[in-house]
Amino acid sequence: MEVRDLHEWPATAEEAEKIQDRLRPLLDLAGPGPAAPRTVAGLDVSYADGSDRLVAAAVVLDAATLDTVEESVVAGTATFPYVPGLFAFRELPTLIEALRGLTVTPDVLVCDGYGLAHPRRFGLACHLGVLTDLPTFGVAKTGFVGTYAPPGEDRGDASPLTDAGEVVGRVLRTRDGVKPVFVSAGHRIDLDTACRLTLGLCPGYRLPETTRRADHLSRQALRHT
DNA sequence: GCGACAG
DNA sequence: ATCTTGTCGC
Repeated sequence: MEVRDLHEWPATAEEAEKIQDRLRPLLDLAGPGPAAPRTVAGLDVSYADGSDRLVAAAVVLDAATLDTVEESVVAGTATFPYVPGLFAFRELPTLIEALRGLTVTPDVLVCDGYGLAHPRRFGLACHLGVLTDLPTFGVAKTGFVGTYAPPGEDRGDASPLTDAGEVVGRVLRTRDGVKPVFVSAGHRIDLDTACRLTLGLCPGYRLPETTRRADHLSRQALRHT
């Protein structure tokens, strides 16, 4: 599939922040986004111990059956350090190549991390949304920005994630009695649709099948490399 | 000033 | 992210 080149890769945190500020206006937050997408892609990256080696994976699933439609894996190098708030610059280069390796264009992209729930409202899911112009959202495993009240214990229970007075995401329980996930919109989708899709992708585990399969694929490829 | 801090 | 064994529970 196609992924645009909208900027050079930054060498410093200052440059990276400027890029985020420059791209943020390109976000489409109108929604509602695809209520019943045919395909959904999951993205994830695995890292090697001591080296800078990493592997990015993109897995496309049939949204209705959750069958795997296509997989793409690419080995790369970490060229940017992990900095909270600039996390996208570490994984994006290789993730983009993995997406370009797909012959099909997914209807939605599910990212491992945050979208709008970000200090400058431009997390990984937003960044990927602008570069692909596809609907995107993020599902994170741990907290980052914002405060929230613990959601109810049942699958589907949720509570708003608030930061600086605005709702930037939702803390969603995907399994009864299991630690909730953090869902936030990225591009061309609203929070309700993102949460609805997330639940559909979580029939048996806390994390979406998209994320789980991309994780397994990238991890396995890292060994074989 | 002191933590906290997506992966 | 990654380093790591057993163990409690459905």
